[in-house]
Amino acid sequence: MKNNNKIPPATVKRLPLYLQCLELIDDKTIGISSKKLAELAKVNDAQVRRDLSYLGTLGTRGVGYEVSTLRNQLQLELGLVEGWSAVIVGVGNLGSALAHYGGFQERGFGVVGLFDDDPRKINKQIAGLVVKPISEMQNTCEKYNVAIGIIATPGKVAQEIADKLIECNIKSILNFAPVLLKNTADVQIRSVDLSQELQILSYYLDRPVLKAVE
Amino acid sequence: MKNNNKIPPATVKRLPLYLQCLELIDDKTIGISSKKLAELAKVNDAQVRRDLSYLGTLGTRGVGYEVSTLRNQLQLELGLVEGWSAVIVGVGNLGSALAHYGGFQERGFGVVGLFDDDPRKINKQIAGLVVKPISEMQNTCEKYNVAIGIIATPGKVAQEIADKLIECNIKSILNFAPVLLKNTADVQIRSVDLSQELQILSYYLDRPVLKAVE
DNA sequence: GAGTGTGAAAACATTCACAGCT
DNA sequence: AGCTGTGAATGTTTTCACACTC
Repeated sequence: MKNNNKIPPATVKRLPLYLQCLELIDDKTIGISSKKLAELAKVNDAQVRRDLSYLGTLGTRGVGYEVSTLRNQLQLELGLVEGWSAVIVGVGNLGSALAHYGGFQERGFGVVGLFDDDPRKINKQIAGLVVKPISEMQNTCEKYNVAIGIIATPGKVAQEIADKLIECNIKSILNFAPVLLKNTADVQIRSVDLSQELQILSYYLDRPVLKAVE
Repeated sequence: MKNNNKIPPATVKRLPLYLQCLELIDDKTIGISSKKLAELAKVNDAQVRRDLSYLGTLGTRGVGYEVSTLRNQLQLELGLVEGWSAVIVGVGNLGSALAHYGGFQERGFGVVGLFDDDPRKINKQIAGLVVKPISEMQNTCEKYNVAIGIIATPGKVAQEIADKLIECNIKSILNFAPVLLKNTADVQIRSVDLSQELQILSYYLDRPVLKAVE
């Protein structure tokens, strides 16, 4: 065992995956082996054991892992137990999709505010929340001690929104706008660019072999 | 020079990023150095040079890279010149967001079909396309020789849709449903799970100084 | 002088293979 | 016998540092 609390980034990326796999498992299943979990997550079984070993000594030799322990430990390590609050800025189609996305609430993220500056959207109700103007964001963030800001605006205003979120004392930003945000020292920024994902896929599409430039 | 046409995955993931950076650049700027590009993309400058060197010898020593050459070469390498066709399955909020997303058409991906089995959505017009029942997918895919299928359905039906897409002879799938799709040998699958992204962020919430993943 | 292209080193990540526990 | 936890081996990615070109 090693628990010196420093989990490699590559492992952190897989922890939510393991958690997802465990959630699929029949509730009466009590134990699981690294081999079985690896199969569900589509990774190598040594990988699973190594990854889990960073969380402490969770398994029992000769037996396997207890599903509930594993689940708890993963949630704990990922900070899903604290129950972070989030706000979504921009309630176009993507923002609405995110607001409706049940997965968030289930996994410990409470969406406590939706913001947009389009007058046609303000006061609309979406997924049980009322859309408010961005000027009210600061208020909400203070009131609920919001840790996460989700940006689903057009690219043009994304940086401006990011700056405002940082002023609101937010700790992390999940950005869906197709721009690179300036990153400040103490705010974690993660970007998901839908069109970049497609471009990566595109590379792997077979196509007539490119001529080598000798 | 080396052009043996085998680009490491880590590099492929950064190519769309470089392309995005170049698109931001003033049209009259004719040359760019690895240092400048690295700054825009927020990576190390040696990384930029190494990555670009996989595409061939594109720069000029002592001078830098020509923006237009670089852009062309990146587009070529990523297969964005061929103009792949895509279909979107599931036109809830997320599917609509994707259909409206201008970035796709701009970058060589033509969305040629929207499909859904909800009778309330069929025949609706979204982003200039009419939503059709999934039974018509095969037709459209054949007609336009569609290479990419985008899944934006609820998780429950995602696997079923994936199977149908594969039957339609599609070559790649971009999956937004929060499930792990069975992967077949000859179809590339890329998944984006919105709630997993949040969970990764969450891990870094506690610990202010850790480096972001990816 | 400025800036690329690339060997070589360093850092990081995955996988093998097996000792050791149940 | 079965399965974990982990050294050691292997593979991949990043970074350094410098010869080389303009």
